Amino acid sequence: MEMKKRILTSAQKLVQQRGFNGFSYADIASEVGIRKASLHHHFPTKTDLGVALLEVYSGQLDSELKRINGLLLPADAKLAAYVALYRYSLQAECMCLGGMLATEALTLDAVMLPGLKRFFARNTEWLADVIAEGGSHQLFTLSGAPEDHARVFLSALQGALLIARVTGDCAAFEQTARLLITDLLGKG
Amino acid sequence: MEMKKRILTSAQKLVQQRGFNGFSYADIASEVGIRKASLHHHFPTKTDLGVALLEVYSGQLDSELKRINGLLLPADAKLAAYVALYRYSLQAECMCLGGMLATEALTLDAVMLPGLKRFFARNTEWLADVIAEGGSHQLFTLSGAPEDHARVFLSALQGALLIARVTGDCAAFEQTARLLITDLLGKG
DNA sequence: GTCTATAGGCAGATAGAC
DNA sequence: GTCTATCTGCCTATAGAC
Repeated sequence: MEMKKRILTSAQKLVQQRGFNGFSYADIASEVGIRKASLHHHFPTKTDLGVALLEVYSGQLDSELKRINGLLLPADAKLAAYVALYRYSLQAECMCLGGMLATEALTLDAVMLPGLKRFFARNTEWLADVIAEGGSHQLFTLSGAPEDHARVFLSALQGALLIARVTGDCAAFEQTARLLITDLLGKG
Repeated sequence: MEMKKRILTSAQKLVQQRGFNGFSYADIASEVGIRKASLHHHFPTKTDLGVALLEVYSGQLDSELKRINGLLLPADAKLAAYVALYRYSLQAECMCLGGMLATEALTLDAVMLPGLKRFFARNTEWLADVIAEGGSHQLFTLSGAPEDHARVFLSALQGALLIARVTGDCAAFEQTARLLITDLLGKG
C-alpha cells in the first residue's frame, strides 16, 4: 500500500507539471525507485493510473473544502482560502490536475471523463454556495446568479494558473485573484 | 508554399484539439496526403513546426484584433466580438493554441516560450486598451486598473474554454462571458 | 518536393523467475 | 511485489533515389 501511494504522489506531480501525455512509466519508476514493469502490478494500464489520480485529487479537494468550511470564515475569506490552493500549485509549477486533464480531454480514455466532470462540478457547487452565502449576508453584491459568479471565479483561477506558467508573473496571478474577490464585495 | 500552409492548418487544429504532445507527424501526413518523411522537408523538427504555429496563430490574432478595432464599436461590443473568437474555438472542440501550449510549457523546447509569452502579452494589452477606453467613456465602471481587468477577462475566457471541453456545457460558457462584460458595465 | 527504407529510441504492456 | 527480458508498436528524424 505504501508503494502505491508513492506512485500516486509521483504521478500526480508529473501530470500537473507535464500533462498526462507528457510523462511515462519510466519517469515514475526513476522517482520511486522500482522498475517500470513493477508499476504495472499496481496500475495495470496508464488509464487505470489516471482514474486513480482523479479519485485521489478529488478526495484532496474535498478535504480542503471541508477544512475551509470548518474555519467558519466570512464568504470573502473563504474565497481567499480557496485561492490559496491555486497559489500552492503555482509555486510548485503545477497546473490544477483537473485543468490539465481538461485540455487533454480529447486524447484521454473515456473512462476518465466522468471523474473529471465531477471534479469541476464539485468546485462550482462549493463556490456557488459560498457566493450565495456572501450574497444573503449582504457581504457581496451579486449581479448574477451565484452559479454564474462561481463559474467566472473558477474559470478565471484556472486560466490565471495557466497563463502564469508562461509569464512567470506571480504578481499578476495575485492581482487577478484579488480583483475577483473585490468585485464581488462592493459595487458602490 | 501551398503544402506548407496545408501542413500548418492541419497541425494547428491538431494542437488545439490534442495538444503538442498529443499528435504526431503521422497524423498530419494522413490529413494532408503526403508521407511522414516529406513533412521534414517543410519543418525539419517538430519544434520548428511549433515555432511556426505560434507565429501563424499570433498573426491570426492580430488580424482579428485589427478587424474588431476597425468596426468602431463601443467597448462592450468590442469585448463581445473578442468573446466570439473563443466561441468559434469551442464549437470546433479546440482550445486556444496559446492556452494549450501554456499547460504543456514545461515539456516544450525553450525556443517556443518567447512567442508564447508575446501571445499572452498581446491579448492582455489589447483588452486593457479596450477596457480603459470603456472606462474613459463612462461606459465601464472600473474597480481596478484596466490591466488587471484585462487579466481577469483573459484568464476567465481561457478557463471557461478549458472547462467547457469537459462539461460540454456551451450555455455555461456563454453565461460566463456575459457576466464578465455586464460586471464591467454597471455597478449600480 | 515527395518517395521508400530505415535508423535509433522510447512508449505501454506481458511472461515468467525469484 | 519486484525483478529481468522481451514484445510490439509508434515516435522523430535521416539517407538517398526519383
